[in-house]
Amino acid sequence: MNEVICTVDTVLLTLGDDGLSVALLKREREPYKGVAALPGGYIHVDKDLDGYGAALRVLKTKTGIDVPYLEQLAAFTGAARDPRGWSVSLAYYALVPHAVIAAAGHPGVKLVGVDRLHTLPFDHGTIVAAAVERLRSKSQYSSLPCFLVGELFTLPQLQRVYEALMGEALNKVSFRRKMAELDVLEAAEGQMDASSPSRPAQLYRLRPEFRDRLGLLKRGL
Amino acid sequence: MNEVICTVDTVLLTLGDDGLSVALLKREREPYKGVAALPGGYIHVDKDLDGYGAALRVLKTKTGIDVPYLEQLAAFTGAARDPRGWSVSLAYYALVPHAVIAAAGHPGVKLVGVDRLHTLPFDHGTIVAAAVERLRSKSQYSSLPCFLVGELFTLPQLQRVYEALMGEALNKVSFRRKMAELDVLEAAEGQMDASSPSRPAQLYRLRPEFRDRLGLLKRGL
DNA sequence: TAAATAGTGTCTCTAAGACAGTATGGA
DNA sequence: TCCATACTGTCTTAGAGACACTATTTA
Repeated sequence: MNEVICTVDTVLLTLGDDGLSVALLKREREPYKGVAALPGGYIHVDKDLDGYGAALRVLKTKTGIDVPYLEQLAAFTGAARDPRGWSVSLAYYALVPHAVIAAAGHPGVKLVGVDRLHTLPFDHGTIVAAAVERLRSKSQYSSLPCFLVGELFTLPQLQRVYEALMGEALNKVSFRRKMAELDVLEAAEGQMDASSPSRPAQLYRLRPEFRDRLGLLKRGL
Repeated sequence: MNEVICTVDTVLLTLGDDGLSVALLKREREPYKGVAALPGGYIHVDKDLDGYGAALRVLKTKTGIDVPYLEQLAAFTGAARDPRGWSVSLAYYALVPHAVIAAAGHPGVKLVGVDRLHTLPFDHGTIVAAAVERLRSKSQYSSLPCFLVGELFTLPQLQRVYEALMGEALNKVSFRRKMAELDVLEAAEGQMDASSPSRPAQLYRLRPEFRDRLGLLKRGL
């Protein structure tokens, strides 16, 4: 009566050379062995406290990364999505700076621009599309994109991240007003970005109470 | 390795005398036999096409209602939420006019105001809270609350529904401007609400292309 | 001092709310 | 004719974008 296959799939997003990109791994087992797909795996009822913990474990095991932001996306369910039978995929999406993926240096991880994706196995294409839509939607009114940059960043850098996500140029004055009123950033006193051949920009960081809050809040939910 | 209990729980919301209310049923089986809880049940892999279909079936079977709006809320998961073991609850929420529940006349269904809820079994309290938050959040920028009124309604009636959901008075001119620009309503030509002792109000209905669209769109997702 | 980009002051324009007026039914 | 409520025209006010100006570094 209850022969349901229960798995976790993760959409690890970052901002690379091809714009917003997703991490794919070649599948080690059937079905679709050898095909690039989302990092995923079975729930381990003995090890995982809940779906959130399972997603953290899958990401850590398969990509070597402790993600700073992880949120449940949705459950993808049904008889048709997996040839093995009626299945539930608990889908989570994570945001991470590009440098963190490079630093982890996991061999099999391949980054593909979300606009360059070809067909993926199962309904992974649908899952990625839903994650991208969610991220873009939340980016309009939140500080989510901060998790795509490193710990220290300038406002012009952050604005370019928002613009890459939204796919349109943003007004500089409005962007800075919005950031000021969100009130989630703090200036790194005395630290400037001197890497440019022009006026250095003030460096900022996420205020500590927001650095993990967003991800942790979702655990209960 | 994969002993996961997989169920569906539904949050059926309506606008009753106590404001926004949720439908509860006394549980017929252990655990928590006889305790009021959300309508739910196991996935039937032989009958249900997917989680959405399972939620529709549960609502039809246990409350007698074909809901006009149903959307996935989230998956609630973990080792601790159900005494039977590691479980996944696919949670869906539905909106329905009060009259439809009365017409269905299912004996066991009890409506409780969401602000009057006492503790519920499992994590059903958390699930209801998440559904209410989602509905309130979506009500700010969408026509979702239209599914809480009957087929024909006046703008003043609809405004009172929005106000009951948001818990605050709304500006009449702004409300009507917003509805006009959402462009999801159509006037029922020549039909007025004559039940008041003052000037009758124009009756409106959801435009046909929106009557089911919202619910259906979510099937793929 | 010129070039380049960071950062800010201010004007304009759009959209939301306030208010008051007109419209239309019943008593 | 009066009352109650539906509906609408318009003024005011708050927020978003445009623009231009100042600031600070390297070459």
